[in-house]
Amino acid sequence: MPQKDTSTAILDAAEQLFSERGFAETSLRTITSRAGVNLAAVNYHFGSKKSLIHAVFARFLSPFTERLRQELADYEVSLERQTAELERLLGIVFCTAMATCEEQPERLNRFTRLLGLAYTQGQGHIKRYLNREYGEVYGRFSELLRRSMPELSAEELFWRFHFMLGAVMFTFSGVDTLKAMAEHDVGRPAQTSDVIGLMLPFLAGGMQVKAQLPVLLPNTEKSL
Amino acid sequence: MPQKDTSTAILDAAEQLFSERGFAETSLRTITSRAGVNLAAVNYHFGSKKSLIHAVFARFLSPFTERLRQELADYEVSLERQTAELERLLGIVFCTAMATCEEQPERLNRFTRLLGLAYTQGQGHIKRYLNREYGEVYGRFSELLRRSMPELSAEELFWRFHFMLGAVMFTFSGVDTLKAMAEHDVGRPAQTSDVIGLMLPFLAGGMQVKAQLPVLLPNTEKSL
DNA sequence: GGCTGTTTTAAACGTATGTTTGAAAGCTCA
DNA sequence: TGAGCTTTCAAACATACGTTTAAAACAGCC
Repeated sequence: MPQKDTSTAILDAAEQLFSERGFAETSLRTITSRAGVNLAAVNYHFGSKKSLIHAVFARFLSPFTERLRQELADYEVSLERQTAELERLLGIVFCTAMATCEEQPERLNRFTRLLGLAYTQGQGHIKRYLNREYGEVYGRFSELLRRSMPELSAEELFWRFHFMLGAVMFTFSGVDTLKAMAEHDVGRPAQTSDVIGLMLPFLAGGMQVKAQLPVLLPNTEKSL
Repeated sequence: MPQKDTSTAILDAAEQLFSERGFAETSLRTITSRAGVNLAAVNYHFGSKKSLIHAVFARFLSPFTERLRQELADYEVSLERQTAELERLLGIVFCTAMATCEEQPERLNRFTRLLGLAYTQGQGHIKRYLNREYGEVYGRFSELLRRSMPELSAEELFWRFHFMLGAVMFTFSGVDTLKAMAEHDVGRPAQTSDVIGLMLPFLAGGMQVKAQLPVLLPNTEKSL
């Protein structure tokens, strides 16, 4: 059980640096010097770099999943009164995430980026840790998602769910860069809640679209 | 100018290993031993690890963008006869990508994954290289995309475009894992073209959805 | 104040990385 | 064949990493 000050300083620095550069690209020396603590402090307080990574995830995910578990339970009982609705379900997840770090909104970006890195970057132990620790809530959510779209086949639902996941992860992974680009291109600065507001219709639209047979052109020569 | 055999052996090994583990996590020793060549061969033929990474991208992207440039030009003249259509435009990109590696379909997965890594993983030099080398085609495409959705505001288009990019990148980044999961969950094996067939309607649906004011719950306490 | 357990510190350790070197091997062409 | 160039190879280099160590500094408590 780590002491307060040094541990949180390390966690803060690690969270930010990992989200900026990735796990392998961030050295313990960079973390500890940013945190203003001794190099050995990481191994003393957390045991190893792996455990530090896990701790960074746990610091956000544990409060988040605890809240989410409750919100999903409330949502579930509300389903007895009203019909399931995709956008409400997605809204719950976003709102819970935002509420979990409401005093520090930029943590949401950092965090989704970390999750995206955990998925795309190698580091198999992170995926294993996340699944072991938070797999249950994840399962609860995807079951509710399935119920909110009963007309979709299991296959379609599976893939669309991951398309959605990708849009969310990728966007938040680069949301700072993207915000800057948006401000440059479009001229208007964007807030995270604005981005979510734009993303929700996109996701719901994609998830709920009627599955027409796509006209995927079989002749690759001109593809006109 | 690298020699044929050794260079391509290195490129093959590097492409596969980078896409599996990421750039920082893959050492030159792993690459060269997989390729069956001497460690020093990378520095001899490519100069440095950075340049090797660039070369890996170039080997796929140069033929791809060359084809795409042509396809987009054809599409552009066809616009004088018929109206712009989002799904056709997206289909062109996918088909061009598939056609570029038609003798080795799994390269498409590897490649989108590499692009995703380049975006999300640090390694700023990769982004700079890609932008410098292939920024022009990218600009051409996004201009055509804009024209295919004239009713969308610049802001909405910008963000939806990146939502779309995310869905594509993320899905193909983990497409092998996802295919396995899909086969396990759904029971039916999936081909890359199937996934694209499922993705196109999702993307088009999300891009074209009417932008209703989303009911983003302002009270975070219960979010019901 | 002095003892006990905890935390911090500077230094070192072992390992792995990207890169360089200089000699050996292979190749081309007269 | 042998000179001149390109390519391979084993070995070494310098650097960076995660981790360990043992002593120093600190904390709370009798």
